[in-house]
Amino acid sequence: MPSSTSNPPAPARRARATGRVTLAEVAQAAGVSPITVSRALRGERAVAPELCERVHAAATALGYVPDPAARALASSRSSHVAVLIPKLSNTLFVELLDAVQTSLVPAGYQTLIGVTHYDAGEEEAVLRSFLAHRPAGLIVTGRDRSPAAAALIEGSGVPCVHVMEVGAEPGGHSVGFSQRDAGRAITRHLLDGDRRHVVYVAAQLDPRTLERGEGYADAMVAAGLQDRVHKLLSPEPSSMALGGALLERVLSEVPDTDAIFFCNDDLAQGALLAALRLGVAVPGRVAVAGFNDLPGSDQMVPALTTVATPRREIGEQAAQMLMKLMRGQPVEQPNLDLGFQVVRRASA
Amino acid sequence: MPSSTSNPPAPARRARATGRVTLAEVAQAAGVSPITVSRALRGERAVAPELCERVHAAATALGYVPDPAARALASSRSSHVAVLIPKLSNTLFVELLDAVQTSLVPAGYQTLIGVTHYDAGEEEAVLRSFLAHRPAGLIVTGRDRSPAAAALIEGSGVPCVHVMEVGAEPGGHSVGFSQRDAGRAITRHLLDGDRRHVVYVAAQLDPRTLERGEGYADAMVAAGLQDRVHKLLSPEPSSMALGGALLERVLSEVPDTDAIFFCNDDLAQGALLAALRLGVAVPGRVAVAGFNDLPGSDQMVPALTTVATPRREIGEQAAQMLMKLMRGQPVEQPNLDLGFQVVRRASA
DNA sequence: CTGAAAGCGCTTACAG
DNA sequence: CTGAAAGCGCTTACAG
Repeated sequence: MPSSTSNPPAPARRARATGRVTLAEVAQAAGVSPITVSRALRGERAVAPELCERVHAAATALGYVPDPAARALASSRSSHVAVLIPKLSNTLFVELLDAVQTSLVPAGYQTLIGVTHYDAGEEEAVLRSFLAHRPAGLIVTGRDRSPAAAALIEGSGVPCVHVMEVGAEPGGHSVGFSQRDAGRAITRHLLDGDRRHVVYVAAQLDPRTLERGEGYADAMVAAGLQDRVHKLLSPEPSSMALGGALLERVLSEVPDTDAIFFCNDDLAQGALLAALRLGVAVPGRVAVAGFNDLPGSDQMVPALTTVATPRREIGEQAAQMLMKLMRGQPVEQPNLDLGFQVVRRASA
Repeated sequence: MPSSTSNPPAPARRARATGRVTLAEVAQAAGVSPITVSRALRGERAVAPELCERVHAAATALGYVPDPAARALASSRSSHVAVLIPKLSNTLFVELLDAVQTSLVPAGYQTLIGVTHYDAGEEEAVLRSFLAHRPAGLIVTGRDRSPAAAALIEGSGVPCVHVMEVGAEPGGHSVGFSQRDAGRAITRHLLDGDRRHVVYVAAQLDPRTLERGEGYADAMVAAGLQDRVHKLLSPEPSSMALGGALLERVLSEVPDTDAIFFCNDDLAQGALLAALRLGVAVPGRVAVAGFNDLPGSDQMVPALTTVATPRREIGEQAAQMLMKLMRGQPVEQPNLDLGFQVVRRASA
């Protein structure tokens, strides 16, 4: 029974100590006040170098670890950064997440993952629950969301960076690349290879997929092929098996097709394997191009021509930008375009 | 200068309100004390049905959302569950994570992801930082870790479930399957197909990979082929490209090889594609088997024979078990073996 | 079954 | 540059 004063028969106090070393103990050991410890450890405001040293020494000696919950409660801001992605089954988003995490964790932030399943309602629910945790920052996929979700973000006042697309939304922050330009570029590559009957095949019709389709149409029109614009859009989730099925469908429904631009590499990989099974020569009979340059695309037979997208760099840069926002530092380039790269391999 | 008594001309109070609806406001609205609200909302201890209803009505009307930070501070237990996995680049772990998350989020828990990169030091560091967040629970991959890491878990008193392997460690909790039995089963399948020169090829030599190798050796010995036990172990990270390279190496170094058991489907998929490029007939010249049944294995040419592992069920069951532990409920089966399935396809 | 008091471990807002 | 006081929003531990 610890006593708060030094009177001998101290009354029994309600003990609720958690056993962890507290700021107060560090302060006592260093011979300063708790606030000074708080400031010295956070490196905030000027603290006399000498005191600063003493505090750090005491903290290290005692093995002090700040309590995130206490911090969050007192400052009304946690060390969490919530990251919203559509799906964990798409390698693209996992790599993005990995990059964000790798950048944020060493800086003392914890990543909270929210999976929205491409669903506006789920996104709202996830956002609502995350916002209750008073995150220090937010990273969300894309610019397109329900008004309610947008209002939640806006109203929370939590710094937010949008990833995967670029767009100069006033006051907004984003890191990505132009999906439309990328769709145009890979289509142009197919046209440059003297293909004329190019079909765009897409699944999981999110806004980015549709933008790539716009780019495809741009390129077709620019080549005078406006009459040949042909999009096969499937709302199903993307998969290799679906890619194979869609290849078959295109070849039977539009037999004169001589090139296909798949909106994602998993579809394209599936198409390549189906072509192998069916004896369809690629690129002889039909050229195939994908998007994203996912793992395995370089191993396909033939190797898949695709667009390499910088999701790791996007994750890193978004994390850097967000850290500046969270610290109240200025961001010189609020809409960062990281570009893309057409990767010419054997399939197209 | 705030007054602690009720003297009329109240001095301006230091405002630090965060704008959120608090428990106290709900209590006032419902005409009960804050503790009653707390109890009614958590469903803990008996609260008169009538009061309970009034509280819920008031909470809903005001749009009350409990503050996780305040909760964590007061109860010294957060709503976080930390999940430690080796790598995000392995689909296996992402699916595990997805399943855990899907089970835990609806119950009000937040998942914190820790990536250890198969490194004991990183695991310790991640554990240390997570434990500071006072997680309600822990899910870790495998049973094998540094004594320091094990001590951190043990000493924290945080409920912990080990996944992917099974083993009756006294007092421990686990959900998984026998990696060794699975390795034995797929090898036996190859032997049943009249293969005799079966080689085990592995990369990213974690404990589970090595156990599969033990199972392989078991089966070889049981078939009287102890002289033919041949393992090619590469410490490199697993990838499709590596699988192709290892296939070439095996065929040139051990030309009489008639079957290969790859420790993971990504290696096996890469090997299958390399075989296609090299003109090596599968299964004619060499049979190929993988492990895990990852996405795409069923699409390969030929389709990959492999072992389907129940990582989603493992994730779900681990989450269920952990929730029981976190609530102090009894767990009837502390070491859950979910088994595996040999999937016979065309490659072996 | 209900509540008044204290406290979790920090930081904010003032003051000097 | 440093600190005493108050408070963030909950829950624990007692008491009735």
